[in-house]
Amino acid sequence: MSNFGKGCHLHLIDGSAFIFRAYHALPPLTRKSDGLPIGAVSGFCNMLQRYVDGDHGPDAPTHLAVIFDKGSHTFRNDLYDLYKANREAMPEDLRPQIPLTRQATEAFNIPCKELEGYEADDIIATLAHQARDAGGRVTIVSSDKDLMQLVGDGVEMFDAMKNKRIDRDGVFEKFGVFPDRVVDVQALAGDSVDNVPGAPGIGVKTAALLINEFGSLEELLDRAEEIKQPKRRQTLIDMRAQIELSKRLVALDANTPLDFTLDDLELRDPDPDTLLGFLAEMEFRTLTKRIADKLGAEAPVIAEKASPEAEEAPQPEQPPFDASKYECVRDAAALEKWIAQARERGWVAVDTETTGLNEMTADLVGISLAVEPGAACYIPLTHRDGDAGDLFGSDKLAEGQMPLQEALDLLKPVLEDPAILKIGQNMKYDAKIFARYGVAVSPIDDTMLLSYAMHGGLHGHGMDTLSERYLSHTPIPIKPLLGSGKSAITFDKVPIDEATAYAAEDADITLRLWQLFKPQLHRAQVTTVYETLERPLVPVLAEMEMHGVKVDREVLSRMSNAFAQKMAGLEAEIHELAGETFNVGSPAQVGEILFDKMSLEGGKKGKTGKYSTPADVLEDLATEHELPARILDWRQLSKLKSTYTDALQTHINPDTGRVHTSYSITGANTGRLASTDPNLQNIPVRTEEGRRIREAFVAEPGNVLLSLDYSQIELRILAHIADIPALKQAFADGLDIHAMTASEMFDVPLAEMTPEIRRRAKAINFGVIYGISGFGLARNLRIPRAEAQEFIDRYFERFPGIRTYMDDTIAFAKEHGYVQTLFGRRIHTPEINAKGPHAGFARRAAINAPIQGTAADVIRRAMVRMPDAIRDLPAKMLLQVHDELLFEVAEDAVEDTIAAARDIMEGAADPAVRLDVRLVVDAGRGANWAEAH
DNA sequence: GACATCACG
DNA sequence: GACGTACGTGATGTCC
Repeated sequence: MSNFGKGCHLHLIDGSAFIFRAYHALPPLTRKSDGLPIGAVSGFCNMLQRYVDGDHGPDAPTHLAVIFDKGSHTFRNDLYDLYKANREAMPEDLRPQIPLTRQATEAFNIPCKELEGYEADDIIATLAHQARDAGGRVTIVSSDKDLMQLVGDGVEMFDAMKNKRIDRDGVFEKFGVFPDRVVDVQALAGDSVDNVPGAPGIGVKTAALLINEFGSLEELLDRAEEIKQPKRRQTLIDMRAQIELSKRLVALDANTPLDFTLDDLELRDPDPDTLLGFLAEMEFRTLTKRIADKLGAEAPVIAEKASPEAEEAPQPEQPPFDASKYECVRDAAALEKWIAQARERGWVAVDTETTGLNEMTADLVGISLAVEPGAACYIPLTHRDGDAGDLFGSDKLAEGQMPLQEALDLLKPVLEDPAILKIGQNMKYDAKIFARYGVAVSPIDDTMLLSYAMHGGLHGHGMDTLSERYLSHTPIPIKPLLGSGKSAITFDKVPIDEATAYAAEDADITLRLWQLFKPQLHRAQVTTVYETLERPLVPVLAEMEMHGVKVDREVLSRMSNAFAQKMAGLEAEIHELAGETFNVGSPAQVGEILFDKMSLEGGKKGKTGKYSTPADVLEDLATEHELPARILDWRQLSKLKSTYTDALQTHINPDTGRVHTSYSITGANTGRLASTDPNLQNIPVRTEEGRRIREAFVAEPGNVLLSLDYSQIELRILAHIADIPALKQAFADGLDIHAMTASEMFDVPLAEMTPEIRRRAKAINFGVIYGISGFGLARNLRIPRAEAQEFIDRYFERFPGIRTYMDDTIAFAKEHGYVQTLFGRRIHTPEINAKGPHAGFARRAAINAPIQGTAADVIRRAMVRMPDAIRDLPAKMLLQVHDELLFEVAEDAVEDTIAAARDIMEGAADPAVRLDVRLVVDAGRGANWAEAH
């Protein structure tokens, strides 16, 4: 027998709406004692408290509940697998706060309701119907338009943001129809936020017009032939199924199976101890006091200082590593159990095993998963029987493996599920492998990137390093499994039991590292860096790398031959001049010829006791002697041939005809990317002969290469960071910055500037960025040290902000052990307090890192935003070379692409950082990279 | 595998 | 007063 009836007023709070509003309305607060993010929880509690204690007049609640979503998979996903598929992953600092909002609700003694497989909206619909049918009234606290279909007959909504009630007329204002036809309008108009398709080209306005004309969606679809506009008529006829599906998606289910009744939701007072205990635990000082006053209870004491125990976040007991506990998954039933575990938790560590290190050519051999420390498995897929001596048997799949496709079909929904976080170590690798098998892994977390964000500059971020350092565990080495040299085998030949121990352990380690690192991200104050500069770069780089750049083998091959001929001629000449034959490629032999045999000056021996013969030494000798000049010529050609025209050809992928570099996100301490296999960030450009190698980098027919590069980005950033008015003004006026510096330093009017004076100023400008020293500048400019020092002194005199910046930066590094970029990236400087020459290196690196690092952050931000900006253009981003982005674009879209990409690049710092100096991007285009640059 | 050298920003 | 010194990378060839 229910007590709920006439005179009762049920208030239903949409919990998710409260959480998101609280999250976005407040800065990212953290709990003082341990850095736990609690901003959203704080806002949520405040909103809840204000709502409960607020004056609702005649609409005061007699019954109250907060309704939450549960799980990501609902019956709507079964209807339409793309439902809510484009929803962005939950911000990482919000995720841990979700369970806390449930706890908060319970602490307030408010019923907290959720139901697996249903959205909060369905529960709200069910309760609203029940309450209305019982003769009571209902207030739904939300402004979500999806709930508007419920309004009417005593059911109203309340927009807590605008403090406004929404009734039937309010719904009509929004939709142009009354609540009973809202789903019809939504079915037609669709919803981009939830990915409800609707009818293309029809929005809310048109939809309302049609529904009002025909009376209902069903009527409209049945009589679609009568519509006058031909395009609209055709859409409705063609898209009927999609529209009907959309209606099923937007219609709320008012018959959810609830295990409680309206009576359970009766308003009740909170228990002071429970509520105050929770608030104190969250360390909400103001709110705790306010509520304690209201309840007439004493506010519990909240420690002011972070407790030392809390600083050293106690790690829960970890099971030891035990390879025998890892499961080898050999059939679908076993795999499904692991998948269920991943779904239950909302996360899973993933690692792939393949036949090689090149993601473009390596084949998938197996997959390992981990869900908890110690709970890991390996799924062998394409291991081969490696029976020695049996040439035919070696290609046969080993027994006891599930079919590759079956495993992928089972895993794909998990790997692509926006509600399940996929954790990996260097996920770009695994994501690229999976991409080749049609699986788009998302969302991801990456322990390598977590470490980079938190420990950049302290140590490497490979799994072995991290495992040893943070888990005190040495991973099973791969070497004994694969062997080395000629007898090395690929992973598919490794026996499955050995592979299981190795592979599952990798996933286990990754999961443990993630559980250790993830909560520390906030305490290290690098969450934003990780979330905006590291993690989102993974899919962007993966796409660039997979797309590759077209390289014309013919061009390289011709150049190789030409170089070989020239080198042969030079070599003969060199031997002639030396009076003997020797290996020109051996610096040791060159040194002996020059400094012993010919007794030339300037022979310095390195630590190996051999002469050093770098280019600058040979250049000095070359003014007087023929031999060193020819050796330099030979070396240049040798470099170009071996590193570029020869090696580059071997990197052309036979399937794509393109070269696919790999970018290392964590390779450089400053935040720069590094390019390997091959390195496409050091293709020659400074000499004419070298630059011609860029002619081999070409666009597909009908396309051009487009290069956009930041002009003087590091000097602009220096002007901003060190706050140099003269430099800022020069950039604002669009002056030649080196000429301006020269004019300022040497008192030469711009009109009388000579190339030599400008060259010196340029060297000083760069020297400043590198942590200038008199010695270094002297060597660079080939001038006496005293003179170089004079220049530097004058520079500091004219631009005193530079000195201050350098001193402040070093002081900061000494105090904190790191320096940071304008975007908050931290670069640790462990050697800064060292004694001896180490300290000098560390000081200069510390001065350089914020400048180089900020520039690196800027282009990272541009790259992360670029795919969206050029989405609708026939353009692809191919390469990044520190301050340059290279695109391949259809000829007729060049101007549009320049406009869009330049916009992103020049505005890349905004809105996180307001630079005093604007960023300028130059553009070039051509049939090849030489022309475009 | 260390070292020297040199390609780039 | 001496010590050493421009910042950040990766690939190649020699030599042990």
